[in-house]
Amino acid sequence: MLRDASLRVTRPRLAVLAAVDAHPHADTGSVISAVRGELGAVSHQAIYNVLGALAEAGLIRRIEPAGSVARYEVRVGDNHHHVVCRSCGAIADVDCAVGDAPCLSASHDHGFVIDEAEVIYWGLCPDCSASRSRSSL
Amino acid sequence: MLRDASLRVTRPRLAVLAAVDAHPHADTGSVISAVRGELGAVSHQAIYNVLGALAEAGLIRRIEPAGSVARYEVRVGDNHHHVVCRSCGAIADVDCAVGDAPCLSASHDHGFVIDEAEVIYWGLCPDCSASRSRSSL
DNA sequence: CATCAATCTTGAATGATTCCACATCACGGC
DNA sequence: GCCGTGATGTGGAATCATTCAAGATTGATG
Repeated sequence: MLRDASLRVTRPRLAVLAAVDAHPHADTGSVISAVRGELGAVSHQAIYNVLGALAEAGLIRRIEPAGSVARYEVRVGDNHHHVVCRSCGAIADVDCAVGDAPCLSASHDHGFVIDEAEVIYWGLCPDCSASRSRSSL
Repeated sequence: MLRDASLRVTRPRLAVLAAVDAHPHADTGSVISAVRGELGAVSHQAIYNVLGALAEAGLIRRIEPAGSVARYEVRVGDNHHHVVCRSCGAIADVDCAVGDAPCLSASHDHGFVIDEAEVIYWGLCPDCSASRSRSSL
């Protein structure tokens, strides 16, 4: 995969790919921890470089829900979206509700050349939802 | 408006409302400048407090496109979305493509209780789009 | 095996946002 | 109209994700 993207195959890169694959929606800090757990000392700068390079190469996808730090996932190219919990920040994948590229046709695009529609659903995850209704009894 | 939200009417709050109304999608820094231009010295903390309070009261809406700082707008309650320019960061409003709450029905919600669907269209604004095609000639 | 550019390391810098403790002001009651 | 009190604003330091910069390593090629 790395070679196909004309990226050198280095230990940090392999470890980052493995970490993101193993922990979907992991933030940068989690990736750093995971990579260090596997390789030992690795500079955070290296992780940032790798995440940036992989994201630019399209091998991973970067998501940044409001109020959260950057998160990464290996599931790319299928235009899926995310549900984010307002309370605990948990994230889950959501397939497109209306076919492959749902809202990709904006009603009035102001002359913009649109190439992607990103959808984030906001709400409460099962756990937080349960504790809310429990505490409101 | 402020009183209806049980918020005290202070000069900073009025100035912030006016600033956000006058500059749609303005970031915090712009709001601070605008408010100071009108009132003189105002602490940045006050602006943050006000923006947070107004957003929580639902008088303004906060948007945070990936790679951008927080931005605010007074247009609330109509579930509209945004187009963001990948090149210059320009933002424009976009009405819902498919009725009032388009993608609000996720195909599989993982048990989440969803209350809002936020859509961000990514692309190039007219200006950046023009300069891109020009430079690629 | 040698070479060179791509990549990693180290450590400092940036910048938006938040925390804290104290001063001040808006608003309901007298 | 004046007061008291709690909500707000002030000033300044602190946090923390992310980025910059310069020099040391290392992967890929011939």
